[in-house]
Parts: sequence; structure tokens; C-alpha cells
Amino acid sequence: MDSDQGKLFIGGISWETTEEKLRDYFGKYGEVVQAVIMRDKVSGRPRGFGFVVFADPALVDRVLQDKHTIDGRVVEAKRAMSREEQHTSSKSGNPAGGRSMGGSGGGGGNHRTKKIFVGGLPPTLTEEGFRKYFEAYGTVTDVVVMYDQNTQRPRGFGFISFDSEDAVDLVLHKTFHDLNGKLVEVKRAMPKDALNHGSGGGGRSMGGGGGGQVEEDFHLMVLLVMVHLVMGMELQVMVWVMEDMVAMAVLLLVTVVLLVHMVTQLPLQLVMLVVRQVHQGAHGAIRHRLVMALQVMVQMQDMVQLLHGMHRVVVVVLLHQWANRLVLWQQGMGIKDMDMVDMVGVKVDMGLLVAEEALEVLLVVQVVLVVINMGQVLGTWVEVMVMYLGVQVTLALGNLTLHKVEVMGLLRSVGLLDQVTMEVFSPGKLNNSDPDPSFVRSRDEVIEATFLAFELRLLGLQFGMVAAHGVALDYGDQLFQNKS
DNA sequence: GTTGAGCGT
Repeated sequence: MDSDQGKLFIGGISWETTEEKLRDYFGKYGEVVQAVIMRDKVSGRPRGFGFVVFADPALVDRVLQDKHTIDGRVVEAKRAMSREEQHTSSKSGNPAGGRSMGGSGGGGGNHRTKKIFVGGLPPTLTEEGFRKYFEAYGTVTDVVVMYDQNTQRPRGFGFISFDSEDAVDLVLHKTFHDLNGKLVEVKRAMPKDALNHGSGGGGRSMGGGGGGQVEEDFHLMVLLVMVHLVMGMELQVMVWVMEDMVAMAVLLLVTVVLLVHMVTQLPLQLVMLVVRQVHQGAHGAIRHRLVMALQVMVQMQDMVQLLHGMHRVVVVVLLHQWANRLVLWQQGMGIKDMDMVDMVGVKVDMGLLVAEEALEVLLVVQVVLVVINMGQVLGTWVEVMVMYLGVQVTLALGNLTLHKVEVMGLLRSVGLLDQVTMEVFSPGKLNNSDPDPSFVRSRDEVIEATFLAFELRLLGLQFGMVAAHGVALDYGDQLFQNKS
């Protein structure tokens, strides 16, 4: 540790820069006892970073104040992490490896982090301005605005690290912040390496390694199936699917559903697939998998229908963190191309949508509209359940409340309002301007909300709107009260 | 153009 006192991490070093050059450059601050540039073991190419150690640790602070340009590149000097820090940083500092469940994690899961992702940065925003804005929430330990390597143009997103998780929580009271007149979106930063995990093997069985989250969701699904076998006559299955695990999860889903259905011959009532996607980079791949997944679902429906007259199978898929894109999907190559409407029109009379971000709620409403309209056309009844599983309580409830009205108006317009037995949002004490952090719910609570949602169905509710996030349990009470 | 270039065997 003491040996790290005068040590600086230097990032962004040009490949031209030699250790001598590095030493020379920082030598102007004082005696440099060591200057190294790390190289790739095999290729010998410089990795673009290195370390400088000053004899006098006090120099570090001064160096940190300044901007540094070596061989025409601005390099970034930071206090070097100790090797131990480096190892533990994934636990608290940087985003943790573990994501929370498909239903509640994601575009900022409930796991605590010290680092946020900020998307939608205006190009005019300087790093200083970026930092300054977020300093209002806590001590900022690192600021990164991402630039395109080649063009040097800002890529429109960046990261802020704080010295505490609390600061992050504070920031996350709002999903959208106003920076230079542009709304930027903040989320908990996610670890790069945790992003594309487990997409590889399609039909892998559960015992195998990796894909722990999928396994967990799988277990949850099995649990749900068992519960309903015991409790009721109808099979209801739920799966949460994350990101590019779609294909695999669909396989699991198909397998389980068909097996249980065939063995029990119970009517199959609900299959729910919720797909979430996080990264724009994975867009094309996700879309591809999604289309395939939906095709599988359609086939599955046909199979089940052939086997035993099935009641209802519904798949409504909602993904995205970014509203505009989903709109694009809907308008362009999106939902229509995925045969969503067709599925809805022909076979579906129940939709379940899960929204993660507040803006998605709006889009959910649009999809709800489609579902309802189709149900209307077909003369079937429609059941709509909207679950909000986000973490941005303030915005979520704000938007949800808003759109609840839309949904209600919508239902009324199609003459279904009388079938709405109950809709609930939050216990009264929540309001938009004064969020109560205690309403951030854990995964377990969300699961419980899920169970509750199922129970609602057993009560014969035609409509349930569930703001699952933080209100589910209270919601249950209210609901049962109002029922009787 | 919304998830990173980056912590020494």
C-alpha cells in the first residue's frame, strides 16, 4: 500500500510513447522512480496505459490537477488503484457482476453501484460541465465522456463515478436529468463483461454452467408452475428473459410448458414472455433472436392447440430502454414484422407487458391499445396487466399515473371499463415530487408481486393494473378490501 | 449515433 503512495495510473498513452518519454514528461514535476508502459504479453504492443511512481507522494496531487499531453495525445492521470482495489472494485466501485433478475434489474438494477451511465449527452457538453452537474449529488471520483476513437466525436454517453452508493441513489431519483437543456438518462452502470453472457448455446440444459440468471428465472418459472398445479386447474407460466438470452429462454419455456401441459393435460392458460434488451449494440442480434423467439412461440401455440384445446396463450414482448427506438420498431420493422399483431389478433386475448423504464410505460400503453383493439375486433375479452418493475420510482409513478388515465380512457372507449374491477397505484403517500426511497423494491418483493398478480387472476379479475414496483403488497390489501 | 481504452506477474 505504501508503495502505491506516489503511484499514478496513466491512461490513453499513445503507442508511440516510450517509457523514457513518459519518465521525461512527468520528470518535470519531480523525481520519477519508475515509469512503465504496459504491453501485451504476446504481441508486445503497448496497451495504452502505464504507471508512474514519484519519489515524493505529494507530487501526485499536483499532477492530478493538470492536463497532460504526450506525443500529441491527452493522457489521463489517475491515482493508481492498489491491486487489491483493482480486485474488489467490481464489488462496490464499479458495477457488480451480478445483475438482478430479469424482471427488476436491468437498465439500472437494484444492485448498488457507485457508478452511473449517462446516456444522451449533448455534444456541447464538456467533461467539466458533466462533472459539475453531478457533483451536486456527491463526491465525483471519475468522469468519462466517451469519444469515438477515430473521429474524436463524442459518442453521446459517459460515466460518472461517485465515492458512495448513496450518491448514485440520489441521482437515480430522477431518470432524466437536464444537462445543457437536453434530457439525459442516467442508469446504474453495468459491467461490460456481464453484458453478453450466456447467449452462446441454444439448447443447453439447466445443469450446465453459466447463465445463472436464466437458471434462476427458470426455477422461478417452475415454481410458478407448481404453485398453479397445486392451487388451480390452470397452468400459468411466466418467464423473464433478459437481453440476448431470448432464444435460450424460449427453449426452456417451450420445453417446460409442453411437458407440463402434456403430462397434466391441464388447460394452458398463460404464457408470458418478457424480453428485455439493454444495449443498442446488440440491437440487430436481439431483433433477430426476438423474431425467432416469436416464431417459436407461434409454433408452440399451434402445437399446444393441436394437443389439447388450449384456452389462451399470450405473448407480448416489450423490450427497450429507449422509447424512440421502440416507436421505430412499432412503425417500421418492429412489432408488425414480428407478427405481433397477427399473434394478438388471432390467438391472443391476454397481454402482459412489463415496462422497465418510465418512458416504456407510455409504449406499453400503446401496445395495450393494440391488444385491446384486437380483442374488441375478435369479440374476446381482454386482460391487461401492466407491471412496472423499474427503479425510478418518482418518474415511474408519475408517468404511470398519467398513463393510467390513458388506459382507463382507452378501456372506456372500447366499452370495457366496467370490467375493470380495480386498479391501484401507490399507497397515497407517494407523489411525484416527493419520492420515498423505501419504495424501491427487491427482487423478492417483485416476485411476490408476481404471485399476487396471479392470485388476482384466480379471483376472476378481468383487469388488473399492477404497479409492481413498491406497491404490490399494499396493492393486494387494497384490492382484496375493495373486492369484498 | 444511449454501456467504456484503461490498473502491472
